[in-house]
Amino acid sequence: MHGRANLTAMRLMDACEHLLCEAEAFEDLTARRIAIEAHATPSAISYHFGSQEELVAAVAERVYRRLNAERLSLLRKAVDRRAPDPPDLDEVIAALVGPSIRWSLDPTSSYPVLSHFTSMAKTHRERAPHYRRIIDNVEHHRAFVPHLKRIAPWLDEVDIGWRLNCALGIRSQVTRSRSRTEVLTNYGIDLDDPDIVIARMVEVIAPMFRR
Amino acid sequence: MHGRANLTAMRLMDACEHLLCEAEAFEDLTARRIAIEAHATPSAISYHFGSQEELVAAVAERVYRRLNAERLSLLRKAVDRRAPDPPDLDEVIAALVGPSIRWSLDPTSSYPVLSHFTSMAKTHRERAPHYRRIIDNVEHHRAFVPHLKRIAPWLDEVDIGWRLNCALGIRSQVTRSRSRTEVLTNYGIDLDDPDIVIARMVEVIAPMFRR
DNA sequence: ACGGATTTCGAATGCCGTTCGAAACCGGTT
DNA sequence: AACCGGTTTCGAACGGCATTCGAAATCCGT
Repeated sequence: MHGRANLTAMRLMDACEHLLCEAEAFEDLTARRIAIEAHATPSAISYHFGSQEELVAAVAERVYRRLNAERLSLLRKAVDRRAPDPPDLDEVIAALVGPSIRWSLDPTSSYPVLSHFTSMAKTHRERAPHYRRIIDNVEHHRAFVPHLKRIAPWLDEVDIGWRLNCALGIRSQVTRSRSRTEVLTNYGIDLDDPDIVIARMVEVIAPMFRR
Repeated sequence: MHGRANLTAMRLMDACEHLLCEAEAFEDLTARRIAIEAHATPSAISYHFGSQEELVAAVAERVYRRLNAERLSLLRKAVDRRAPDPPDLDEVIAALVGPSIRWSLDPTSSYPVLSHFTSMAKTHRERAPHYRRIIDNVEHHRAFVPHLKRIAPWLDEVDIGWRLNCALGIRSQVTRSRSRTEVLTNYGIDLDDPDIVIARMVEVIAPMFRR
């Protein structure tokens, strides 16, 4: 029944994830290549997932879940460390942007899946609101709001959401437009060291939440 | 001799720009459609530009030039208004991000060309460094550095470049991930009013350049 | 061992961008 | 006016792509 708990469906997802990480261009990902790597045929993709796009979406959602779990785990750690006092602002920001930064610098991570996917969502037809569901899923970001509100009680929730959104924009710029970042900073920052990059981001984001 | 000053070459660029603005998905742009709208044939694209990708790149470069001219014009205005004193920080930031914001909200502008192009550059093969040349062209951003340095002399050029880069990331997030911004801010900001959005961005970016 | 549902397969379809040789067109020279 | 080399346009291919679909094959409860 077109199940995706199937064995070959799993193999297709694994193959797709692997190819998306290896391939440096999205066009390198073809149904035939996925099928070969999964020891299946292209039609298996249509059968199990409906289309290649939906397969990619399923893979991206899986990777997203892992990343978000890491984010929320770091947030929880930051909160617990200071409870019942408000958590440390720098630590909360690091929990928000840290995993993305680390993943994007770790060649063994599946981060390329996410950057390929977000650009694919724009490339492909809007008839797939399936995509927006994944991309616009901000529940895990919402989890940061109450804690930031404790840190900066003079900001209302709109202010905090806005600053959260800006922080995510900075994150995207650094992870996705690396060469631009390099040139603008005159190669003066070691963008390969996640700790340095995260510290730089905290340095810029933290003031948004101070008076 | 494969000239792009040709009449039909111009018509191809215009058709491509128009289609890129209308089409909400990048895949809606096909060589055949461009050709029809330009009263030409698909092979004319290959003949005049080498490939469809290069045609899109040429169009994007043209649009970029217009946007950057507007940015630099606003910067000059901000500088002249206060000369010989340093320009107003808020005005400089508005010059940096304002045109993008206004264009992205103006349905008659060609801003969609740019968002389609940047995502296409990631989608397509890296064998086209032609793309990076356009995207990573940050000279016009560099023009902001000396003026920001006068405003915040305690920052070195790396600091300023980094903050500039962060500001651009915030800009991209707002123009390109609108629905995400909406949800995170609980629909509490009127994202259709460029003045409000720009003011919000200034509110967040300006503190980066204060002590 | 059977039989209905599920899964796999392979050929066929229609679109895509690009190539290529032939036709058309152009402006300057006889 | 006829010619001609260089430039541009065209239309018919080509290979590759995702997807569809009917027929095989496989699976599993009986």
